[in-house]
Amino acid sequence: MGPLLETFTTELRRGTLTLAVLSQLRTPQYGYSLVQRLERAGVAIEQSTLYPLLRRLEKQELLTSSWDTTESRPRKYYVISEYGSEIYEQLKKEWETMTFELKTLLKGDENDETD
Amino acid sequence: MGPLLETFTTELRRGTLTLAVLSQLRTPQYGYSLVQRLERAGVAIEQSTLYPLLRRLEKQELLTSSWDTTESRPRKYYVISEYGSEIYEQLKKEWETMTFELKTLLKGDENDETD
DNA sequence: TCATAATAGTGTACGATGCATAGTATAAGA
DNA sequence: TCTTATACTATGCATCGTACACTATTATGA
Repeated sequence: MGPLLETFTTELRRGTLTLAVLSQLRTPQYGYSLVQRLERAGVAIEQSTLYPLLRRLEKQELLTSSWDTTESRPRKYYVISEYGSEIYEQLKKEWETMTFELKTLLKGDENDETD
Repeated sequence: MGPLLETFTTELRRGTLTLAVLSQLRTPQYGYSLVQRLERAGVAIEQSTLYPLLRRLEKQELLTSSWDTTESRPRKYYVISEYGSEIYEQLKKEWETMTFELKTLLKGDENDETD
């Protein structure tokens, strides 16, 4: 993939990562596990992207977190809040609308309509 | 729409605007007309977003432009280049892959799978 | 005629995010 | 013991979307 296409793709992914993360936090997850969970689902995310994202979402009160020190090593578990669920549902709708409109637009480029 | 949701939505739209614009430039269009054309298609875009985007895409050689001074007032027409078409097709594929994966992920959040 | 709106574009500055990079620290495996 | 995997924090950069300010012409209407 060329460097230009890579930049465009990065910009495309922007924002969708929030959606992806929120979708996985109905059950508590810690950062490192989320990376791999999403990876398995085909959504690659860097640690350097995910950790700040989680902290941001907590600050915005969409997530709550708690340290678990009983396991082999300390893990910070995140789970979606009630408020987070509301935002998530609305954002999900926005995304669905967007993809529908864009799909229509991209389909249109195959015909020769000059207005 | 709350200010938080608005921010998320803006970030979601990011990158897709490039795709939307490229899809419309098989025939020459000028900025102002593009805004309205996209608006009619359900994709709102600010002038302050579109004009810089067009200049950026031209600088990256995905578009070429030419001034038309014969009409009622000067208009800068943009059209997609060969290179731009290639990038567009690839980006379109990326987008389709992404939306498919995300759709799967978002569907999954309705079940209770704990890994 | 004069004010206003619509048209068409440029330029600057700011906020948000994704990522590269670097660093800390523990556990597990060869 | 050395390396790798795990788990997280912190800093800084590049990109993009938008607000805002600005210029300038054409069209409309009181």
